[in-house]
Amino acid sequence: MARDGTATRDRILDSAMQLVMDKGYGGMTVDQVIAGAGITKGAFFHHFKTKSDLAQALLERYVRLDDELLHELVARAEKLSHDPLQQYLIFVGLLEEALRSPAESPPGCLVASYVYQLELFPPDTREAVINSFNEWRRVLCPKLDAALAKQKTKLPITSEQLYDNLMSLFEGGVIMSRLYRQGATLADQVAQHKNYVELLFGQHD
Amino acid sequence: MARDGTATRDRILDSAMQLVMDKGYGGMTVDQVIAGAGITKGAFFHHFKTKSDLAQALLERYVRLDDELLHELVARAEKLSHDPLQQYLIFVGLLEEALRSPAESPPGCLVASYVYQLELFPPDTREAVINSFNEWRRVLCPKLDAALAKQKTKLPITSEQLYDNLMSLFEGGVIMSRLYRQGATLADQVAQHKNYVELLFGQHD
DNA sequence: CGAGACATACCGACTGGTCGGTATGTCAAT
DNA sequence: ATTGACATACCGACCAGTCGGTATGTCTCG
Repeated sequence: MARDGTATRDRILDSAMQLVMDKGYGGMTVDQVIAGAGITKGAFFHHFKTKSDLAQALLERYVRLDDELLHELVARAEKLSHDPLQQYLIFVGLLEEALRSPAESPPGCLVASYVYQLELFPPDTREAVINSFNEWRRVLCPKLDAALAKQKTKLPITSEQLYDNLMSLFEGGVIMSRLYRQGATLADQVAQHKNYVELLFGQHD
Repeated sequence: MARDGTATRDRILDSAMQLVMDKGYGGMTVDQVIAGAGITKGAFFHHFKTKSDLAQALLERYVRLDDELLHELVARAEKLSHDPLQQYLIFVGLLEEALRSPAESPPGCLVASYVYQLELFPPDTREAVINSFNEWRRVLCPKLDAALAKQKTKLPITSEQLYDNLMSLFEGGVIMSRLYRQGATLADQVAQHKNYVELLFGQHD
């Protein structure tokens, strides 16, 4: 191997990430990407065969970091309690904490952005996005199922609906946070999901 | 006036609406719009000065229909009860009902789509989007404030946070519904917001 | 050790096609 | 006859992607 190109590749991905968040994939040009990364067209097409190849790489990196965060928070929650409901509530609390910290990346979910432009991508992109959601589902629903089996809730509910509730609040919270430019809104909504689950399980009577 | 062009104008808007939902504004070309509307370039630029003029008209129409739905549902809810909390809960129930009906348009919120491409639009587009959200806030928060003044909730909460909860669940629910292609997810999440408010106000003890 | 063969990283001018937008004309209804 | 509602032909800018070439590193073998 010759010179190490990973730094350049990362800078391309960073530049593209910001542009996709601000303009969408269809509204972003590769000239803008290379300008943001401070490189040239030759370098870009050395690292990515096509623009849509970049889109796929961007999604892969995003999903990978997302999964890492998920598993890290779950592992921490599992160490803090053995009860599945408490593990779930602690996990949501840790997620809220992570979103509240100012160091966290500016609000914006690549997956949500792609969902509103799915026709620009090949069909397997949709599947990759679904798989990304399903990973969270695979990890979290068993906790909720265990809690539901152990205790009756105040209202009839399924683990899938509660999972969808968390995901909806997250994605919707991102939109609100982006629009109003205050990240606290997102963290507040994740906190309210915790409230909701606690109330359902009668933790505040 | 010569021939009536409003039908053509509406067909352009309809075609553009579908394209924006599938590809985003930046990923949509006016050639695609005119192909979908079955007209020519001359007709398009007769009705809209520029592509971004179309974007603005699209947003205006969307917000207008959105506001009409809001006020219709609120008026119906106000006729069904005099208690502010009940009015709010009935309103959310009517909204759920409207979203559950199959006649309702396929899931997709133009406002959310714009939020993920704000840099493609002039700054006043963001303000128009914010105003759209604030109209719902202006109508719904007083109901919640009246309810909060009358009765203590099980957990501390503000009307703004509850309003954000409804909006987040709506926008996030749209994303989930779009991705999984089942509209029930969206209606389910609106229903869960109702659950949450009811639990907060101790309606299930 | 050193030279040269080779692979990867990167550059920037160039290309074919598509983009948003315009110029000009025709037709229908008043 | 005039005006608004379209259609057709066309333009320059910009788009994604290509290509010939250079710079810089590693590996091999004498």
